[in-house]
Amino acid sequence: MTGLRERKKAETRAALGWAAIHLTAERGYDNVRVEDIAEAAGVSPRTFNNYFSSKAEAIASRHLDRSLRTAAALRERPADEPLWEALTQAALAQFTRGPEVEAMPSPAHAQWVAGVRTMLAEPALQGERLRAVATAEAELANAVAERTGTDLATDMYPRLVAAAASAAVAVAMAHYLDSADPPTPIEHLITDAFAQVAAGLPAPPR
Amino acid sequence: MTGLRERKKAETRAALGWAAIHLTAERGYDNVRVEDIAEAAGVSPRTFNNYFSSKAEAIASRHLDRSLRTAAALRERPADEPLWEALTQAALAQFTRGPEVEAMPSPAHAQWVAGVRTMLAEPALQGERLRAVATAEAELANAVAERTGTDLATDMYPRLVAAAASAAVAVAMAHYLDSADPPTPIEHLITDAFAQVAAGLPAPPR
DNA sequence: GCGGTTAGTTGCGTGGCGCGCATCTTTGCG
DNA sequence: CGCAAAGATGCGCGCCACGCAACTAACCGC
Repeated sequence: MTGLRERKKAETRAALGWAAIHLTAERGYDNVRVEDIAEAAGVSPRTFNNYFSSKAEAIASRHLDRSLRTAAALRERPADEPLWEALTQAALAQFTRGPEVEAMPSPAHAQWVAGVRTMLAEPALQGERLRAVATAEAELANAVAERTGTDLATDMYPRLVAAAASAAVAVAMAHYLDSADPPTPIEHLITDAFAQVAAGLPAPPR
Repeated sequence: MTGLRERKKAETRAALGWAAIHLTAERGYDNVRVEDIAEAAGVSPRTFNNYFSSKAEAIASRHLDRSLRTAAALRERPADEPLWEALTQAALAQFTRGPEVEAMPSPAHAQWVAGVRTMLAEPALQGERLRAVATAEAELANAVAERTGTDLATDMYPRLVAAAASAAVAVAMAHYLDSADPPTPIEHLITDAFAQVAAGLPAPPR
């Protein structure tokens, strides 16, 4: 059961995370003080650090939540589905756009994208983002171990699979961001990346 | 030609990096102030930030340097060697132990290993370490693109290969650190990891 | 060698951050 | 209703990253 207590906590966390991202994309990383984020979330500055141990962590928090969902998604896939097929689908499931962004008016949307781009370029954030990915990867490795009946402690296999899958997603995203317009649909890139990895990345593909 | 200027700079950088690691492994991350590191390297605290933009970055600097060498090593491999063979060898080449550590007396060595372990567990450092890996990965992708005649801008292939290789090394290291004694030799783990990745990580290996 | 040029070092000052601690408020539960 | 536990807040401290303005040392053409 979800007590009022738990729910409020989750809400505050979400509010802080969203405020952190929103303000950063808008003004740039170091024009945002922790104080601003706390205020935007309607909470005291001191409380901010009860939820996140740094500004960067707050900004990366949504990325973390999203990445973690991949592991959950994998567990939902039918057990008889081939592993790499299931992984691909689990990864794809994370790329449905959120409602806050979807509901944005078009001009604002363009600025938003630009803001996010500069945000991702911020060195101080990259580390935290990568940490989030690493955490999710560990969780994914667990899911893979369960699904394949391998043992995390003795086999490298589940970790390798999780790492390769993470890498495929990361590369697809990087490629998506790099190749400006017209953008290849991200779903296509992800499917392709997974296929290449599952094929063992044989020397020159063409 | 290497001017005195350049050499001194490199030396200072190395001294700072080494001091940072050494002190941290010895006393723990937050019992080391920037001031201490600077002093140990014989330089003013202010100068520290002319070389590194954070304590964490200084500590990760050697990891970065080492990781970057993988790309260089790949370029040295004979051009007719199969790609994955060359990658494996390039990765293996980075794991010859450094002289500072090799020359350590045995009891000190044990403490050193323990220190490094706790250091790697420090959240504040993981991000920076991952950033270093990411930087090296980009460089490796370049080398792969050159070797295979693919194009970074249009093909995901070189990035995927670089990412998969990085992942293989990372997993091998993680596995090595986890499985305490008796440790499987790291070379063996790396070779194995690369082989699995190059084989496309087919579902359950046994 | 010699003086100007440029790169690098240092001290100082500032704004911000992360967090321990003590206190007050709210929620959960019998 | 009343108590115990969880959380929010205010305060204060030590540290850190970095801009700025001297100062010093290597470099380079002559």
